[in-house]
Order: sequence, then C-alpha cells, then structure tokens
Amino acid sequence: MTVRTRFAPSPTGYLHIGGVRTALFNWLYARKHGGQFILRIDDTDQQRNVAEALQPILDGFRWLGLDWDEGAAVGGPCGPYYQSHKLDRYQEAVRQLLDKGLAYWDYARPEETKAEMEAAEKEKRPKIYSRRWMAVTEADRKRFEAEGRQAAVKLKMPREGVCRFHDHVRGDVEVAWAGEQDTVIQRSDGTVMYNLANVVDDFDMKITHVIRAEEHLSNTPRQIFMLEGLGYPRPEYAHVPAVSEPGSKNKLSKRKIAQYLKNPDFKKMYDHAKALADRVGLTTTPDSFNPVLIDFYKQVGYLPDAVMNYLVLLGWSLDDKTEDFTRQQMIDLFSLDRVVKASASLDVKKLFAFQERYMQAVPVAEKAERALPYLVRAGLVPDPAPAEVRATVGQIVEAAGPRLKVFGDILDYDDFFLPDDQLPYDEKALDKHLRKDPGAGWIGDLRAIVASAEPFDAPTLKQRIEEFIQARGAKPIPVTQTLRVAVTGKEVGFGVYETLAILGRDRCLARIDRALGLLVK
RNA sequence: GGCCCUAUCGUCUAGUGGCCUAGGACGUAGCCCUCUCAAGGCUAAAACUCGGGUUCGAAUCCCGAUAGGGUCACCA
Repeated sequence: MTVRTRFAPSPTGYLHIGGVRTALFNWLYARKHGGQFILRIDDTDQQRNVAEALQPILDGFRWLGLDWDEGAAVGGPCGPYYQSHKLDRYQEAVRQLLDKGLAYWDYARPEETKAEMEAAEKEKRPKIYSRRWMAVTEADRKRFEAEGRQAAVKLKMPREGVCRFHDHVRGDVEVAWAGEQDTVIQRSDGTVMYNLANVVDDFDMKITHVIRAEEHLSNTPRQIFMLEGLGYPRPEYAHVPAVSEPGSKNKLSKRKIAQYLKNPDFKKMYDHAKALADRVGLTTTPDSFNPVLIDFYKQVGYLPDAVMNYLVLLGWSLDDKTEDFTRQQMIDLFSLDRVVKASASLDVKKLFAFQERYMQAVPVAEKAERALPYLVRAGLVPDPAPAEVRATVGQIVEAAGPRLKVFGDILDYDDFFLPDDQLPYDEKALDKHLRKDPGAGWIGDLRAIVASAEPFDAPTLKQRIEEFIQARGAKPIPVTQTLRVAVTGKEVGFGVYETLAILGRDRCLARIDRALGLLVK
C-alpha cells in the first residue's frame, strides 16, 4: 500500500511556523516511504477570497521546497482538493450517518445549548448534551419546526464502552465514549463542519497516515466513530506535539507577538530583521511580518534548508549528537517513533544558529546573487544591476565572510553604494579617531600611503600600513581604526584593507578628504 | 470544571533498569586567535518536578501529588 499523507491548511493568508513543522513531518514520511504528499485546502468556513489567501501559503511551501503531489494548484485524481467544492459529497455522508442512526437532527437553539453547557460546568459534570431537542421521529421534526427552530445534524455518540486506537507517537490511546460530545457535523444552513469533511476527505484522498498536531488528538474518537459508521478504513495516526511559544508551553500564536517581543533574544532577532525590512520597504505589521509566520524568514533572507533543519529537530531527533541533516538525510532518517511526546518551544536563537552555519557553506557567487535584490529594493543599486556593481557585491560578500548571516545583511555594507559625498559619519567615531591624536597626526601620512600604494590591493595596502605602524612604533588598532573611520564613517566593518581595496583609490581619497573637511565643526 | 496529554541544563534534546560522575546542540561566561566587528579554537557553569514504592541497583518500571499543556464551538 502506498503511503499517502496530507497537510490541510485553511486559507488564512499566512503560513504558521508550527503548521510548517507538521507539514514537514508529513512530507518527510511520504517521501521516505515513496508515497504521496497531498495539499488539501480546508475552506469549509471561508467567506473570504480563497485564491488570494492561499497564495502566501503556496508560496511558502514552494520556498521551503515542500513539494506536493496532489492538491491545490496541481490537482490530481482524488479531487476536488478544496472542501468548499465538495458540499454535496459531504451532505451525502451526513445522510448516510443519519440513515444508520449514528447522527440525528437536533433543534436546540444556540442559547439553549449554551445554558446546558454552563450548567454542566457549574455542577462540575462532563459537558454532554442532554439530547433534549433531538428529533427522534418525523413528528418531532414537525413540532420543533413549528416552534420556529432550525435543525443541525449532530453525531449520536455511544454512551458506553471505550474507543481504542494506536498512535505512532502516543502509543495505545483509550478514551471512554461516554465522555464524547454529540458534535455538530452539519450546520443549520446545510454546510458541514471540519470533523466530518476531514473524515470524508481523508477517505476520498486515500490518506493512509494522519500526521497532525496534538490538539487534534481529542478529535480522533469522533472521527473514528464517523469513519466506522461510513464504512471507511481507519488510517494510522500520529499526533505530534505542538510548537509552543518562547519560554512557555502555550500554543504559539501570531497574535501574541507583542508578548514574545518582551523576550530579549526574540526581540534582538526581530529588531535585526525589522531594520532590514524597513530598509527595503516591506510592510511590517504583525500580520505580514512576524517570526511566527514563515514568510518572515523568507523576506529577511534566511535559507530554507536552515529553517527546515531547525524545524525537523523541533520534536524529533535522530540520536544524541547529530544535528545537521541535508534534505535527503532527513528523508532517509526520519521516523515517527522518534518523535518526542512533549511540546517544544520555538527558539529563534537556535534557528538563527542553523542559519549562520548553513550560510557559511553557500558559495560566494550564490550569496552575492541572492543578496543583490536587497540592494536593489533599498534603492542603492539600479535594477538590472550593471556588471561592475555585481562584481563589487561579490567582493563585499567575499570580504564579509561569516558576517553575512542572512541575505538582507548585505545592507550593513550599504556605504559602498553611497556616493562619497553622502556618506554619513559617526560623530563620536570622528572625535575618537580623527579629531585628536594619535589619529589626527597620522591621517595625513595614511592618506599619502593610500595615494601611492601600487598596486592598489589589500595585500599591498596591508604591507604599506604595517610598515607605517612599525616605523611609528604605534599599536596597530588605533591606526587601522583611524583609517576605517575615515573611509567608512564607522568603527565596525570587515577588514580595513579589503575595504580600501574594494572602494578603490579614488573613492578612498575622496572619502578621506571629506572626513578631513568635517573635522572642523 | 470533565476528559485527555506531557514532565531531563534557560531552550531543543540523548537516555527504554547497571555503560550516567546524566551525553550533544543553541545560548551564557572565561580564555586563545585577531586591524574593529564577526567567524573560529579551547574551557567552564548549567538539568533528571516532588513523594512513596518495586529492585541488589532507577532519570529509566509502578502509584500518588504537583506543575504545565490540549480539548470540551452551528472554528479549523
């Protein structure tokens, strides 16, 4: 039997990182077993524009490289893959359940149901519906309807016995049927609810392994009740732990971003990203720019492989030391029985550590290519970037080395693309390194070295300036810092000799002269 | 509140009765390297929720407590 797994997002306009983790497990399991991964759209309750709200989700999946064999945008033999297109099919299933006496028409008014549940809560009883407005006969239906009531269809859950099922993560699970609520499966307007649609779809799409978040564990008995009533085979289940918020075990939520930002590590990572986003003109509302959403990492310039590698370890491990996995290794080594049972908190610092490591392995040319769009969007380089600009970007990327942690970090080196007469200078740095000695006394000679070094490359500059340092009996740091501030306006950056070389002699001299001009306030 | 689930360093985790003086990773601290900033190297601090059992022996098995989480919608 071919393994078939699925992920069923509802088109909300964003892709939650916890959802991605669950999707990843499904994808890995399908790929490992040579099966199919299906992307189905749970839009039973959607009034919004599905196509529009779906786009970011599909884009996210494509960016991550989680390809799907059937489903949204690609179709397949078990469609439709949109729940909103299957109402007739679902209603037929509801009818079957009704015919078999496994479901019933219920005429309770919402406020009546609510009152019962509140009473149960108060008396510390299980919240089980009394079936007081259940229509048993056709006469009951007429009577209730004469009262102006509307009917929903509810499941007639067993009131005794236990439901048993095996779960690949939890082991054998047992729950008493008596504790299961008579869930609504069809609303009074005729549309159906998630639980019913889910069961029907999993059957129609021949899903063999239902791998989903732990929060669905409690849905499982009623789904089993339905699928058995409908005569469907039971899929295998694996309920994976939820991804929880930083520093707690609460479910991760994009709405709680303000709270997460109180965590210093989280805030630091966010602020770094936000600064980049602002430079390239991205909107940074919590709905669009949020570390809980996968798009955030895409926008800032993370590597999908790094994100995937971090995510696969959120609730799964291979052994006591292996942490780095290529896609293929993940596929080969993943197994459900090594999924952890406890929920795992999102740790953006660790995610960032994976990003750093993966980034270091990216060849310079590729880094430059992928960093370039950030410069374009920031308006620092023209759109089809000329060859010499691309070459400069390559040199910067090379010189920056491990300092470039996400592609957006290229903006840290924006000063290379600024006209020399617009370069901002850090006043404090000017005070410290150029307005007073020893820097003030050196800069003239340093300028002369820059003017005369031949060839004008990093090794030559290094040699000449080291000679200068030696001749003066100076410490290297103040000298290089003086030079650095004079040509970049800042105290930090990558190697000063590389900086000079990339800038070229003319620009270096122009900048030094401009700095000298700024010394007199 | 009912039902269900979970419980090892701050965080992600290894651990399935003796290999545990509890291992790895991120983070943190210190040192080294170094033209600043990074990166890199080395070192360190850091955990079995508690209480009872079972056993020669328990992080590992059992019971209880505690804590946290999920769920109980005409949401998905």
